[in-house]
Amino acid sequence: MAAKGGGAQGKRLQRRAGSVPSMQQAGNEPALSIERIVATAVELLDAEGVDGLKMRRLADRLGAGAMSLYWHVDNKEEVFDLALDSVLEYRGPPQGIEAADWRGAIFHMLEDWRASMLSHPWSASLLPRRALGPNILGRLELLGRILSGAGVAEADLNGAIWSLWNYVIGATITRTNFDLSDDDMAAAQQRLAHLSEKYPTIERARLLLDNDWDGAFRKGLDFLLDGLVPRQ
Amino acid sequence: MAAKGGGAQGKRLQRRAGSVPSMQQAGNEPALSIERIVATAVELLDAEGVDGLKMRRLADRLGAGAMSLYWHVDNKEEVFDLALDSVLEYRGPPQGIEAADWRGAIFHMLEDWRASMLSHPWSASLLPRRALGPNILGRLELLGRILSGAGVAEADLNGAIWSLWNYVIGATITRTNFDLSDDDMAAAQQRLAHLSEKYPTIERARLLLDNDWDGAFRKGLDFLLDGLVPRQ
DNA sequence: CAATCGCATCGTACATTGTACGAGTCAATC
DNA sequence: GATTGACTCGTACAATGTACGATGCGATTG
Repeated sequence: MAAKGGGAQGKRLQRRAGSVPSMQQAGNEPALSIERIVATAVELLDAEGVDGLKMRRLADRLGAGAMSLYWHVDNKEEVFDLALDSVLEYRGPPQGIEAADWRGAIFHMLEDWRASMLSHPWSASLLPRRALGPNILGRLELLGRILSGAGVAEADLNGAIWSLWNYVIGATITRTNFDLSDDDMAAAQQRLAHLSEKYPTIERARLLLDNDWDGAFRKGLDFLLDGLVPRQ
Repeated sequence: MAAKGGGAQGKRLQRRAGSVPSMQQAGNEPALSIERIVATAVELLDAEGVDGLKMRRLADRLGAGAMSLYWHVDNKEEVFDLALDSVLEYRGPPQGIEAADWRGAIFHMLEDWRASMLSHPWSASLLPRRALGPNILGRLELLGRILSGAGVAEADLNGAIWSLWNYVIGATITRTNFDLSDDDMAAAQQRLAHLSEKYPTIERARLLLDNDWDGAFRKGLDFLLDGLVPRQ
């Protein structure tokens, strides 16, 4: 259900090299293209959230008719897939990091990953139902390469990759889930207070309110790495 | 957006103590109730997945009219919330575990959690957008209590709770995401093979295919716990 | 130049689905 | 018997994804 066919759909072959890239509306909108569609979808998702993405609205923003999108895209699902993956592109570590610093490299990539998703909160809620796009795969590949280079045995590699991935995914989803609505959160903690007898510990710890998410993320990541790739 | 009002909606007060619990259709369906609605919703979700839950279909299964549900429930969202939380009830550790064995207690609870979600795969994809129900809160409370008892400092408690929660959530979501469709997975790895030059590491590791999910889960959890609550 | 073709756009129409509204039923209470 | 309140449900509507077919336009071919 999650994975797409991925084969050739018969239409939408890459634009032939020689063809003219002109073709504009009488107005002045640039021509439709998957890139433009995806970019606009991301904008819309940022602005209106997952439920705000409607094909008609997306088309409006593009200055196109609703059905025009379907020449470039099979269905709405694919728009989600593409938007998600597009937001997860990784541009690599900054120059400051030396090649030998595998721990720094992993940290940077995973924190960047988390940051990317946090700045597009809808991405977290999409993740569970989406397939692996090239950017996600690229990150996994990079992760595997670094870990492998850091001395993780071949047999432990998959487990290590998934553990890290899991941790990042979970942390991000939780965070977006609880960050989106400060007032809602307060309301929830309010309800908790009302049930103090049932949840004294998390009530006392103000679990839903006081949280150094970033610090907790880094700390847990540290512990995981220590386990997966013992410091020499 | 995620949290519900939770106040009194004016209708749906708990059934008065003295009232008669009869009220059956001319047929023989037992009367509607939130419990029955939620239970049936879970059945439907198990059978048809997230997209398979339609109010009409749910009503059909209950032998009721579609609109009858709306007396017990505000909207479809609430059905999701209730179904999710209902699936996450925790019945506590088996008798075998002694009170002193905090590590065993945590392991049991978290593995049970993961198992519950895996046996209702839709729950993982719902989690990101749902509020905290009593059962989820109960688990968080228990987690906090155990960790606290195990010697985690008050200041580190929230971080520890969230790290564990994150890990479980992430592991579960990933797992359901990749488990649902063996053939899809094979297809994905196939596509990968085609792109061997781009993803040699994960291709070689057969990241998408060969995986001891359960083992990897336990291992990562071990490492996390070692960090969060050092073995004495 | 005319005919043809493939890419690309879009208007119309329809099926599906959540749910607002208000009428209807039945038992308990006054 | 009248009233009330808990509960059920049929009808209707708005929103939305998308199937289908018409249309335009540039390039190619005759």
